[in-house]
Amino acid sequence: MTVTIYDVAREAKVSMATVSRVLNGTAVVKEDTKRRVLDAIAKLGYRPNAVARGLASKKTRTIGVIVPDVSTAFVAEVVRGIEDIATMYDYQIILANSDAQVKREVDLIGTMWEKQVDGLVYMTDRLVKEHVDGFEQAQIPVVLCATEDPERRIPSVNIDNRRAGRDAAHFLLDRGCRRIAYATVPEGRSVLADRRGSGVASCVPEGHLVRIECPDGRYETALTAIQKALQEHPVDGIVAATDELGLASIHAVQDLGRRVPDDVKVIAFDNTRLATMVRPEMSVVAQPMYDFGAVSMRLLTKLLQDEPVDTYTVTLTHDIVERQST
Amino acid sequence: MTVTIYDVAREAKVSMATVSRVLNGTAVVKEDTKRRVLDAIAKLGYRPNAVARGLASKKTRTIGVIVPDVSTAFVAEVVRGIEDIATMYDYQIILANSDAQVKREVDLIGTMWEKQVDGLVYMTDRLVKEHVDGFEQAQIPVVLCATEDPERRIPSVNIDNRRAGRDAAHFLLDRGCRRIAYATVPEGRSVLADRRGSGVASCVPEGHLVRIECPDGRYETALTAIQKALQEHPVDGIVAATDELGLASIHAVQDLGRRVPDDVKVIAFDNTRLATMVRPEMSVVAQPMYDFGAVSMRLLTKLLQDEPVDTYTVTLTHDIVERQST
DNA sequence: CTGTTAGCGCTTTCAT
DNA sequence: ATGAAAGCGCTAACAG
Repeated sequence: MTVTIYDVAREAKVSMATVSRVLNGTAVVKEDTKRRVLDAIAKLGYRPNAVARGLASKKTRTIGVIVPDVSTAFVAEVVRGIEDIATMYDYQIILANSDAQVKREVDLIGTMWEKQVDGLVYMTDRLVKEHVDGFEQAQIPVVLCATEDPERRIPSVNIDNRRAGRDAAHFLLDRGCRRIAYATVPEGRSVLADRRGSGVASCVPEGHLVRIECPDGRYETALTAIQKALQEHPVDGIVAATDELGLASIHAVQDLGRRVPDDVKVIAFDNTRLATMVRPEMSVVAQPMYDFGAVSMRLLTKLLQDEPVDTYTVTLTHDIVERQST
Repeated sequence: MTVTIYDVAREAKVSMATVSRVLNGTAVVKEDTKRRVLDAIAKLGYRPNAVARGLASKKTRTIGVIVPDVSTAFVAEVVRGIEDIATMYDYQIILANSDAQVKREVDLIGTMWEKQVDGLVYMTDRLVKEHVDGFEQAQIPVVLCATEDPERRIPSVNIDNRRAGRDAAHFLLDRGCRRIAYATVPEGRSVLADRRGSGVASCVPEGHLVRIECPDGRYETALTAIQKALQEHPVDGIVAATDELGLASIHAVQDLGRRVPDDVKVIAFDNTRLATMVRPEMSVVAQPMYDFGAVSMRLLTKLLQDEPVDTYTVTLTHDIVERQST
């Protein structure tokens, strides 16, 4: 029924050990016998059973990928980056969504442990002790992706979010904006969004900054939250924590009868495809989403095969792309 | 080092078989011994090794998910649906991107086979013989997701695309449009897009339909393709095969100095978040993206546990959401 | 209700 | 350069 390594061995008139050797290139095999083995494999349509291999070798060539939600443009792009590099190094990925719920995340770490993944690429809004404990207990190499570890114990790939926040604010300030709003999710929800906020705050004069909290970061709810805030606190520049909030900002401004970028300039974070598909096209602090994934995965492969690593905390560069909203 | 079922057995003073029983609920165990086993498990921090389990039981509780590209809004949403239901039934998913390249797809089927996945949720633009051969050779239960099998040999979940195309065209016709364009990808690239096109064509009078082929389905390239086509063939209604093409259509119309929906009405397929985040908000033939994934996965679980299935070819309903672009 | 014993299909010494 | 044999950690008969 299922073809095993024994069947191949018999067909090629060698021992299974030899078949294993040609399969893994784990030792030199005489050219002639190698041919026979390869022929037998082809003839029988043999496929090595990765599960058996994983049990015997204690390596599954599988990486766990835990993210808040793949259906999000940002995350989806990151996952693509992860998967591409994983493929390149002959790893497969097990993908799981956590909705950024600690309970679920801890469960998932346990599941990945049971699945014997070789490593983990981990993405969350807020790294807490439970996560770190989970990683340690499971003894799995982890790379945090677009996720900061305040104590820098765990390898991670990020941009400099505080600096990016400053850059965004300066960008607006340089173009004459005086009163700036930062549209974001509620404090404490996302470490990164908060850090960007601190960057923005650090260069806007006291009293000239208004923080607009959008309940869940979604366009629809953000739209009304921003409109309301704008009526109470008129501003001439908005930094938005995500593209979706940026778009909500633009529309909120327009709905109030004011113009973008003439009356109010808007710059958003991320640079998902959304930013270029709307009118006015949105100026952004572009994040290297694909690279977050790709670099994280690459770092993980290094960790897994003990390659030398120069930084365990890599910082990718962000850059500002000016378009029509500023 | 690693805690095994033997360690638990010793700690609880029972045999490993008993531990296995309480773990899997595969036989009745005396309440008292069960307690001891559970205590031992907790004390040792034992986690069953899913790989060993998979080898012994020939079931991995892992599902392979092959998609063209997760970074796409449509696919990302589908994958979310798949993963949610998989979680619900205690399956994990191995995700892989094929970029709709047959060669890569066939490779992936092989990889999934080696990984011993229990089943496959498969998404592609165009199902060909190589795929079907791959499924058969690997002997893996497959559900096609938002992917049609012309010969209906393989279980699948779809909407009625031809009908949806008709509905879209009628929607425009009913609102007074006379000359209709169908903005889509090149013929043969996507079976679904073609089928929708045939639906549109079936209700627009001969000579009143213009087909606009957008080289790769991306907004940027589509924008110029549509502008060009519109200059040569003025229309008063456009059906777009995806949200992205719909948005390109709207902008192309506007760039030509005409107005949406007054001069030209636009209705697009899909209803990703994009549709509601732009101005004018886009009218759409809404596709149940999440459900494509969820229902596919649910169907697969039925196949895997031999539950009765009433249809192997399930057709989900689409519906038209009228917004500002028509 | 519980224990014993074969495997599952492979990797990996250890010999030869 | 190749073979023999011992596991990897678990499930699943089969006994009792």
